[in-house]
Amino acid sequence: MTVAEIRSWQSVKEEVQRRIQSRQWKPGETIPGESELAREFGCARATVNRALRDLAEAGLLDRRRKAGTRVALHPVRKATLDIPVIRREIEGKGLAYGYVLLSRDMAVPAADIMARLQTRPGEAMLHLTALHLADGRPYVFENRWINLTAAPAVENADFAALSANEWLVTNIPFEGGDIAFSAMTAGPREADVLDCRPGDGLFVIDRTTWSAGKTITTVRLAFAPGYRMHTHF
Amino acid sequence: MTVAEIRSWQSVKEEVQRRIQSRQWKPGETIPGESELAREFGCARATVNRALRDLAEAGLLDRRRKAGTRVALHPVRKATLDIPVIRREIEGKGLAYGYVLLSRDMAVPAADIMARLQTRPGEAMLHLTALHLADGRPYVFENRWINLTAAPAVENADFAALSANEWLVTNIPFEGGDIAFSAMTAGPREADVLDCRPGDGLFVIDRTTWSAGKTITTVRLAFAPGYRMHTHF
DNA sequence: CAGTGGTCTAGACCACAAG
DNA sequence: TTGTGGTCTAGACCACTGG
Repeated sequence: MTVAEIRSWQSVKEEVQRRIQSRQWKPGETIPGESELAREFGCARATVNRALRDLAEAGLLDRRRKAGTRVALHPVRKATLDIPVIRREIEGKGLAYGYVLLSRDMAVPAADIMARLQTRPGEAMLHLTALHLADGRPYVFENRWINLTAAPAVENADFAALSANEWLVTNIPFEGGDIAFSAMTAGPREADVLDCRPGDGLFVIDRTTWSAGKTITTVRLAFAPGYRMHTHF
Repeated sequence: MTVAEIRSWQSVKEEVQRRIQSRQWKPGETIPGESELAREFGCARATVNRALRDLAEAGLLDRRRKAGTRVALHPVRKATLDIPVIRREIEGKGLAYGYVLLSRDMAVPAADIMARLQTRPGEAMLHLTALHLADGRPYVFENRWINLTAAPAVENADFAALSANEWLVTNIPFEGGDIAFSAMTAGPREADVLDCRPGDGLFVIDRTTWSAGKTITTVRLAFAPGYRMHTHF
């Protein structure tokens, strides 16, 4: 006897997943073509396509024209991370959000920052440091450089009340960016600001965003000890 | 005059993105319905649907039946991370992979580990520690617990040559898992194994995988200083 | 209850790459 | 060259949810 009714693309997806897990279709093996599966499941090829495309995006299948669809040999799992505005991340946890602007000045950034911002050597940029608080306790230390050439309106923004994070998101449209996750050792500065001890390991996010070919801002977020970024696959 | 030719779902996606970026459609605003856009672009509604669905997944749009499609107020950017097998990650960087099994024993895990593995109190689990090397230098320290109830075959596996990471991926089908990223401060043990100094900040990945309702394994990966996990959006 | 997105279909053509 | 996935269409019905 055959399986019950497989009509929706989600049920096709589940059935295919089941066959992969049960090793009915083994890693590296080519599975039947879309048309054949459509016939077997009694649905349209587009439905099968939608399901298989989904599994390919998840890393479970490798698909190539003419070559067909294979079960991934090394299932490179894809995990999607949500990168919300910090205020919303904190409020989403049910905590009270707080924000303090620590410094604001124009300065010529260090070489590595200049490289990330792709600016001319010696060009001064807007430099901000700030602290985000959750229930009054230090949550993350923000160290940001903003390219005024790409976002001139920033000069008139008042970052005392609204964080640059939020101001930029709502005022400067951006296309894309890079993110890197790493760790650093807290120095005196971070220890002081984040109310931890020098030498503590801190979780760090470096993010650079751009639009229309211009780099807008680059920021380093150093989180207080205990911070965890969580997701699943 | 109107835009050139918009036929593919990708060009629809680009055009919609353009209108969002140019603030022609502002954050929070409801954009025209699928049918109307299909008419405007001269394509089928399914094509528009594919484009808008893609943008909604990326976090740029909020879509709800009956309510319509709105430009996201707070664009929660989604970044997808690739989680490859460590050997492949290292080899992918063009470095020589090395692996050393440091310890293997049966033990009763600490309370937090037991909670993650969802096992009975006092039940012994397989405990492994290992070091992965890149070009002969310490790359990541692996501290793993395996639930023998969920994967009895593990007992006969020889982890001296093949890492548990790889053995499990190829031998135990798993459905999903949780991942958490954080930082820790290197203690004497980590400093010794990773050839760094105690007090160094280390990037940490905690991962727990399960299948068929059973938790299979939980692992903590502590990376040597300097490690960065990179992605983009 | 009515409008919008979500999905499915049957068929067609296209684009890429393996043999 | 030719088979396989990638995409588009026109139309239909469904499902959720706002008013």
